[in-house]
Amino acid sequence: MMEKKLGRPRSEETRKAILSAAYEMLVENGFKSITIEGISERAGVSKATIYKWWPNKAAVVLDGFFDATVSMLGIPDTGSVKEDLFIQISSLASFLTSSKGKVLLELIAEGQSDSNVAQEYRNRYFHPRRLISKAILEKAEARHELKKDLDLELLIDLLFAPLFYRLLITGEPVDPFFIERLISYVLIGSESD
Amino acid sequence: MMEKKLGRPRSEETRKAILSAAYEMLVENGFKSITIEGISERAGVSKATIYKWWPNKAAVVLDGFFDATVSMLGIPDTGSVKEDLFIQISSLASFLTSSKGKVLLELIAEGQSDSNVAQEYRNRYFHPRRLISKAILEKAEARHELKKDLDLELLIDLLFAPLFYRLLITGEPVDPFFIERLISYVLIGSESD
DNA sequence: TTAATTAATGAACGAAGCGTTTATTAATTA
DNA sequence: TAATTAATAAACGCTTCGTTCATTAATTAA
Repeated sequence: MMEKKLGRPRSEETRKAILSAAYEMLVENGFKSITIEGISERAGVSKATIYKWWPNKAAVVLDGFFDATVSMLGIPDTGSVKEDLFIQISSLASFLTSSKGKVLLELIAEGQSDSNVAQEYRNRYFHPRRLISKAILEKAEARHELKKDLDLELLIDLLFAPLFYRLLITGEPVDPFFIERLISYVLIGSESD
Repeated sequence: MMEKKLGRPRSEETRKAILSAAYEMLVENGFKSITIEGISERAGVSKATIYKWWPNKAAVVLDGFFDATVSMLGIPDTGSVKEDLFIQISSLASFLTSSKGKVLLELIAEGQSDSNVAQEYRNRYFHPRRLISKAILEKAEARHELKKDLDLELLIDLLFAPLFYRLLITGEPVDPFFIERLISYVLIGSESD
């Protein structure tokens, strides 16, 4: 089956040029600075072409972002919950504090007034990562490093929320020292005796 | 010696009309929907007047918001940390989930690309409230309900961050049941023996 | 009273960006 | 070669931006 479609095929080159341009502009000057006309200029592509394939600015930018940030997402497994969590949280923190990660914070901001954007970053970014955290904690439970019947969802919120709270709201630093204290404090009540 | 200023005095009525219009539009349709021209129409005021007194949209809107949300900020003191915290956190949560509170989330969003906005809500909203939380915890320490030498700043982050994490990012509910579990989990490691 | 000073107004401006449309050319399959 | 779809450049009307200008209003100082 897989019949070839009729007519001139969509140019993959053009698609990539648009997404790259969007992403580069995003990293360089932030979400707010982006315009469709700017993307079209930088990509060397007609504005009409962009509007043909994406409904609005947010949609292009999201695709540009996720296209550029395909990461491996391995599950750390050192044998120690604290170490595993430290690895996962630290790598998230250094991403979020990098210029590329700043973009994610801007997308979260955008999500406050655009529910499509919010749904996208939940599905494409947060959900997969949350599953990893859960896997880490479940393994720790299995080897009796943690108590049974913990509320893992709450635990995960407690581990990650403070990062975003600091980055989005208070502006306090998110450094390895903070992460270390965070993890050990959160796990105090959950470690087995 | 408080000399009267020369020339026609600024109209207090006009100022109020502008701030009310901005705030009402903010609650009704959100930050994104606001335009200076819209405010000027609704307030029955010239656009030039607004630009004379405020540098941009964000500045007007922030003033409108904080002008409208002057609240008392009493320090709860029931004799129980958990209850005190429950009172403070619950009232924050019901504010944040109300249509008026939604505005604060939008301002936080705006703060991601406008550091003036971020500074304003830190100083005018978060900082005062954080002092209350600290007072609650210090009182509890004083009456030996909590351990000595706790990292109160971390504790406060752990108590409040999950609310914002859910509201800004995951979209999970923030109800009394969640708050109850949150508080008791966070305090497990901190209660005195 | 009148002069000086500052506020507020309404109207207009050029610049941008929005999202759409139109006519034309390009690339592909039938 | 005909049918079909993609991409382009150019233009459109619309909205908002932030600013400017000339005029009128309200106040204090001389």
